[in-house]
Amino acid sequence: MISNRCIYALLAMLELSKRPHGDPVKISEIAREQQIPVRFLEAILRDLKQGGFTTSVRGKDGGYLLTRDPGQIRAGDVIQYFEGSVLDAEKTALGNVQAVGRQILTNLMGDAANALERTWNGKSFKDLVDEEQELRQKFVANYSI
Amino acid sequence: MISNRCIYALLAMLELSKRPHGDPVKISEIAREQQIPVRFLEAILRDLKQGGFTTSVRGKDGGYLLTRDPGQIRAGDVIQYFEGSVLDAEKTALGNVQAVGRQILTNLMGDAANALERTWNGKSFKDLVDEEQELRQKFVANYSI
DNA sequence: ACCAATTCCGACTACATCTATAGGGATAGT
DNA sequence: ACTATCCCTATAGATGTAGTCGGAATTGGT
Repeated sequence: MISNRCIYALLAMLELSKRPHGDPVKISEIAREQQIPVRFLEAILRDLKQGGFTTSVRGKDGGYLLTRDPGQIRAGDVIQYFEGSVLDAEKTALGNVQAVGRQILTNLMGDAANALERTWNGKSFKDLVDEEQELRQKFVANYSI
Repeated sequence: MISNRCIYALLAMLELSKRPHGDPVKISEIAREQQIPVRFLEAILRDLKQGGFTTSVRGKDGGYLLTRDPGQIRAGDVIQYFEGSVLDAEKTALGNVQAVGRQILTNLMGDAANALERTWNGKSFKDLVDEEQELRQKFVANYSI
């Protein structure tokens, strides 16, 4: 499973990606926009900072900003940071014993992990913002018919 | 993450798949062969039975058997049964609120889930047993040079 | 110098899940 | 009856997750 913490992190990154680059965004603003518990988001944004995804400005008119262009941050980077290597065989019973029988399952998990990473490394936050824009337009189109 | 329970279930299925079809295998035997705690395995094999993957014979000379041919059971079937829909967006914060912004992430998770299922639905237990056989031969070949 | 807005820090509670075990019951072959 | 085996329920302990709390540090405005 993927933790809420990570989901919220992705939503926060998405929100930051929509904003003009270089303009600090307040925690409370992100929380309101993305409907995330403020106090929780506070901790998460600090994690994102720790991970090098964001920087922050303290004091009045402070807030958070991306360190890189949304086109150069992949969803997978954030997920990897928050969840570590999902499906890592080493973290399961497969890691303890080495036997040919277990190697097979370790390989299977490896294949699955690769498939995952290929999926979400293929999307930058710019891609996601663009998709959202498209979707929003489709929605409006349907609604106004 | 994938639980040990599920890993053990896969190993047990793998062990059963190696045996001649129709011949009950004792819990203790599977446990020894695959190095799984017996009491834990006991519960897991019952789960597998509940899931329709195995049947059992009670009493002396009893044990567990597969209900279907190894070629017709996919790794994904077992994983699905034990873990439910991995990466199901509904089980996260994405499920609670419907907003266009969240739809994007829901889609991303959906893509990832599909990639996963494609991977481990592509392998039957027969495939896995065959792979193990191959690997074992390679190992012997290397070792005897 | 003060105040208000904001990020930062560490601890903390409540809750759920997972691993693994334990004790004893039911069943079947001999 | 005896023994080997599966079957059922409960449970202890460890771990992880979600989300909160109180207050400290920083910055800008007046």
